[in-house]
Formats: sequence, structure tokens, C-alpha cells
Amino acid sequence: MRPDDFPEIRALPLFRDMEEERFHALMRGAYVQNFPPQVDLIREGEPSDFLHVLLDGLVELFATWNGRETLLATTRPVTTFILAATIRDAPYLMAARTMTRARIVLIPSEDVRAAFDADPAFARAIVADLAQGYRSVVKNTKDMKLRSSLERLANYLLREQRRAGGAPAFDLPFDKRRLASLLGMTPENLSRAFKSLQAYGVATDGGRVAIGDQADLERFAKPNPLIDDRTT
Amino acid sequence: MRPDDFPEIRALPLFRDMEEERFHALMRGAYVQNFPPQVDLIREGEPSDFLHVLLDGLVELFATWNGRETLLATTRPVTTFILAATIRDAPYLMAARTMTRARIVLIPSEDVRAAFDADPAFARAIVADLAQGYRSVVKNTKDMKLRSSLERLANYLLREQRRAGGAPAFDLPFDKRRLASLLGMTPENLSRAFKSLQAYGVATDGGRVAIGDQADLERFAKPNPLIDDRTT
DNA sequence: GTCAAGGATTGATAAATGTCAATCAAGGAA
DNA sequence: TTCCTTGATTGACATTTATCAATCCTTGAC
Repeated sequence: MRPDDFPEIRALPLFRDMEEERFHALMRGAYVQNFPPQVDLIREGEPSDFLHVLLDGLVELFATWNGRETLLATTRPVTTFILAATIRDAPYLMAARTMTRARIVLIPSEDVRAAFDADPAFARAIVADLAQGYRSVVKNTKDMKLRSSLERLANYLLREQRRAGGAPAFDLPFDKRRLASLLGMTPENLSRAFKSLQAYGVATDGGRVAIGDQADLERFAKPNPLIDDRTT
Repeated sequence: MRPDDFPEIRALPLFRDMEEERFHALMRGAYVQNFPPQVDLIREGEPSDFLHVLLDGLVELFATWNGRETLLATTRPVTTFILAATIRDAPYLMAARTMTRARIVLIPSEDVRAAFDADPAFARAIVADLAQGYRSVVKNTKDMKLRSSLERLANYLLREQRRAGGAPAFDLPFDKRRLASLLGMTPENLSRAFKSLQAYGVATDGGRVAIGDQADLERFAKPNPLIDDRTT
């Protein structure tokens, strides 16, 4: 792949401060692929041969056990995913599948580790990324262990609203079946949870959500930056 | 603190490969403290001023929200904790409290970050530690989302047995109230779960657990390295 | 030894959540 | 357009888990 093909990669926090030559070397070994929707990119337990960078489209990260499946996260452009497995040279803990058509850069894990060893700026960026990812998963664990499914939904909606710039109405980023799995509940339970939140001014129309009275919903949801602020 | 006082710190993966001079500088700013049981070491939301290294005793890491509390992890010697907050220079996401008398080294976070910038070997070790911690939390999330409380207990017992060297009987490392919280259930539910596992050869006598037929318990628990192997 | 305190267990009951089945609604293909 | 597929919703019911209260048991202080 030509190093200057995708300036948005270079602009990512992870690559922004790399030495120019290093970045070029890394990109020379990388390649871009286009995938249709519903394609398995990664399976749990496989060796982590590539660091993935999502340029376009949506990807879901999920895990399975004993015939059950749960959605752990979704990624939107431009983000890397499964960095920890790449760094540890350990098997993937999650599977990844495209939700839409997607354009993805694949960087050989070996090259990433080599660049890490050679470029202090890159090393710093990787650590920042990992520490942030770590904290993000811890927040998610607190969400799961300390809150009921109704409380999780309420706080999820407040987070999404924030992401949408604080507007009173916004679209869910994917279907409700996936949202239910992400929040650790069944679609039926989610459907009933939405109905319960009507009492706090939440209205839905398909995938569109309107929050009538944010303060009222917050009184119920009790959002907390140490759980719900997914940026620090 | 005198740098050579505690060779077990130097032996930790995190510090093992540091340059000698760097390690000494780091230790000069550090100090050791002894704490009685049940002492709050860290509160959620506080700035992360120190990286902690547990030399002796047991420490619990927990989180609270809306009057509820949940145990997220316990640490045993010799381990560091809350590395991610130190690296990010962000507030603690968990609180920490001694469970027993404990001896702890406190290293100013600023010094850790300086050492990280100056010593590539230390940087590598930090990344390895973070990536491992990250993966460990992901495994825990899978455990929580994919398994019932009974299945979580069964797999927990198999992990503890493994840690005890595979012996058929071993002691729980702390009381059942804490174990229940760690597994995300109430003490009453845990008590009943232990009773249910009698059908699979699990016997308890206070804090002592005996696994009569490991293969039988495994048939029920279906342990999976991508969830239960907490070392890779 | 006795006693007090806290954890563990048990029983009864309630609440939360999941399952199954049926129906409904929306969107894409022809 | 019409049909068909898939996701969403609803109702009835089962299961899991929590709550509350009582009792039991262990352990440590005296």
C-alpha cells in the first residue's frame, strides 16, 4: 500500500506522532481490503496476524461460548481494533464481523511490534490507546455489574444523545437486536425497557429516539463520569 | 526508599528489564507503607498520584454506584495495581481497600511516566502489562455476559483449583460474601449455587472446597481458555 | 469457658429477566 | 405494486436472581 494513500490513518492518535520513515515502512507492508456486509473478519482464538484499521463502514466485535453469542462493542471509522492481541501476540479474544460494506487496512502484527520497539513516539501512542481501552472495558464492567438492564439502557441513551451533540432526538447506530445484546439483555426485554422509559419522557419511532426531558431521564439514570464518560 | 530494599519489586516483570539507574531513580522517590486491615487506600474519582505495588497482604478493588458496591478484583503479592490510571494520568476508576494487614510501595505516578518516556525496556513492560490487564478484563466481561451465575461459580472453582496446583481440595482466598460480589451475585444466591454444584461433585466445608470429579464438573462448566485462562 | 458479632445458610416471597409463540411492521426484490 | 424476509413487539409463562427475615455457625474478646 502507498503510504500517503490514506491521510486519515496518519491522522489517527496512534500513528500521528510516528517518525515519517517508520510510518512509511509500516504502510508498505499493509494493504486495504473491501468487504461486503456480514463477513467474518476475525474468529475467536485465531492468532492475531493483523492489526485492523477501519476506514469506512461499521464492524461489530462479539464473543461466543457454549452456543451463545454476545456483542461486546462496535467500531466506527476511523479506529483500530484488537490492538491488545497484536501487542501480546496472543489469540483474538473477540470475533469481528462487518455490519455494512467496509474498507479496512490490515497491518501485519509483526510490523506493528517492530515499529513499537523502534519508535518511542509510537510506543507512547500504543500505551495511551491500550490504557484508554482498558479503562473503557472497566467502565463497561461497572455498568454491567452495578446497574439493572433498565438503568443501562437509560444511561446508554444519554451517552448516545451526548455523542449526537446533545440534540433531543437521534438515531440508534444499529438495530435493536444488536443493542439488546450489547446491553446484555434479550430483544424482548429491551422492547419492554423502552416502554418503561416512556415514563421518563423517552419516545421511540423505529430506530429514532427522542428524549423529551433530559433532566428527568438523568434523575432516573444517574449517569456517572466514572462509568459513562467513555473518552477519558 | 533504598532501591535494593525489596528485590521482589525488581523481580516483577514490570521492572525486571529496566536500566539499573532508572530503577534506582524510580525507587528513590517511592516509599513503603504498612496498613492495617479494612483501610481505604484509594477512592474512585481521585487523581492517580501513585502507582501501588502490593508486597504483602491482600487488597480488594471495588466500585460503587448509587449506593451499590461490587468487587471487581483482588490482588495478591507481588502485583502492581491501577497502572492504567497512572499512565493516562486520569482519575481512579476503582477504589482499593486492604483486606488484611498489607505492605505497599507507593511510586509517584509522575516518576512512572517519566521513566516510561526515558526507558524503552520499561515502556515495553508497561505495554505488556496493560495489554494483559486489558485482555483479562475482556475475559471477565465474556464470563459475565455469556454465563449464568452457576456457570460462573463452576468455572471460578476450576480456575482456583488450577491455581492451587490442580489439587482436588483448596481454600477459597476470601470469604463467600466477597466471592459472591466478585461473581456478580448475592451471598444467598452463592450459597444456593454451591448446593446446586453438589450434583457435580463439589463439596464445601466452610472456606474449603473439594472437587470430587473434575471431569464431571468440567462437563457442566465447559471452561474455555479464551475466558478462563487468565495468564495469556 | 461464655458471650457477642458477623458471616453463612435456609425458607418464603418478590422482582427481574429470559423463553416461546404469535403477530405486526418495515424495507427490499422482483 | 406485491410478496417475502427480517426485525420488532406483545402476551403468557418459566427461570433466574434478589430481597427479607430468621436461624445457625464460627470465631474472637474477655
